[in-house]
Amino acid sequence: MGADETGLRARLVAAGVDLVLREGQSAVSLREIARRAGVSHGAPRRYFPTHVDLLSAIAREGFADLTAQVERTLRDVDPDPRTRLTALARTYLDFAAAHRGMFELMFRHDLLDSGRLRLRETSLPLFAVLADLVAQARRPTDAPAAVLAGALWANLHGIAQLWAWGSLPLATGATDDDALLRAALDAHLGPAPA
Amino acid sequence: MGADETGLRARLVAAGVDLVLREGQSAVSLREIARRAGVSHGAPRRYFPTHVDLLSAIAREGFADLTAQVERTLRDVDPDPRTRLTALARTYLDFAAAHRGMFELMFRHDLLDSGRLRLRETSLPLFAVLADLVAQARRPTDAPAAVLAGALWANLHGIAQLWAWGSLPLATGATDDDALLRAALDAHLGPAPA
DNA sequence: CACCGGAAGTAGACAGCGTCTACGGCGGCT
DNA sequence: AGCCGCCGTAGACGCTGTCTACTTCCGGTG
Repeated sequence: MGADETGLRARLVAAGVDLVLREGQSAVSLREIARRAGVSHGAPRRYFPTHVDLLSAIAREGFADLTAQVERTLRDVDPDPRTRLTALARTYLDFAAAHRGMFELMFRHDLLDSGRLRLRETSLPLFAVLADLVAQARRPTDAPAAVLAGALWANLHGIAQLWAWGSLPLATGATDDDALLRAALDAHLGPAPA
Repeated sequence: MGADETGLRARLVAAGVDLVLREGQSAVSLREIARRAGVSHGAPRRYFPTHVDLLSAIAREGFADLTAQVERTLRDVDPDPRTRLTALARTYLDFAAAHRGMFELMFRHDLLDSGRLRLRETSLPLFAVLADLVAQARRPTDAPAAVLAGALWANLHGIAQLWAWGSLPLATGATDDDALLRAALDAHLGPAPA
């Protein structure tokens, strides 16, 4: 679990994560990361050939963090799939709001190399958790489980994105995202049980 | 309608639109736009104090184009609100796929100044069209119209985004976005009529 | 007609960026 | 002892956005 790994590679990623959380995606330059890690601007190149490689490693950390957070939440939630999906969705939105810069980076596919560094492999488990819960909560007349899960994920993601951008508050007049979240869950999974 | 406006301001925006459509968001630098417009790199500053101002003007064009495309589509569609919403949604997804670079730019709030240049005012009419149709299609037990419209928009937007990123095809195994679109519409508006 | 003033675009400078390359230093192996 | 290879340094290059000083030109006034 080398979280306190002392190698330069790990220090660079840690500095990048810290930076993106604090200052947002646009602050995460190679040179700034190197500065914060206390090395010269050329040093990162030894471990990350390009900027994209370093950003991908940082985003990977973000996906891992989000996944961990979801799993932690789910540990304390009772087994009813609908309840668990609600908790998962709430955690997703909270993550996006709390770590806005990281969330942005995670879905900036133009900045990331999703092929190398197994970035996709880090985000898929989360979807698998969601897909599994959706499969349990699915009603017979619903769309196939994979499609239903995809549509629900897209809805969550869209709410997170547009909410952060300020478009949804403006367009709907809402002051928090809870109504939207409930609407999305009700829509895809059927009305909430009492 | 000053599409062939000859003023430098308009030429810069036109060059930027062309560039973002052709090469994507990352290619839209001030200097490159100036080059394509045949002026020096300092010239844009006269009309757009910062890069953000120019990008915002370009994105504005994108919102206007999307809105126009939706309105054109809706002209030929029969008055049933559900049918019209389907057409609107299809147009939204097609636009995102066909003008990927522009679509990206339009929702890169970190690159845009949504306050000045009335950027928001350009995107709101589209939401109003959607909200109006949703209000007509809404069933009595559904969420309030504004919330329902917001949730549906978020779903559309999430599908467009995640599909373009390649996540949804990968996660769901789907090869086109039609199933997802239908799932989203069915979820929010009830099963499609025969 | 002469003049002047402001608007419009030019051109050069600056700091910052990502990338590339040549170089120093140090540890471990033979 | 000597050498090789890894790691990090340092400087250069071309690109970016921004700022500022300058020319050029056109319209209105004396």
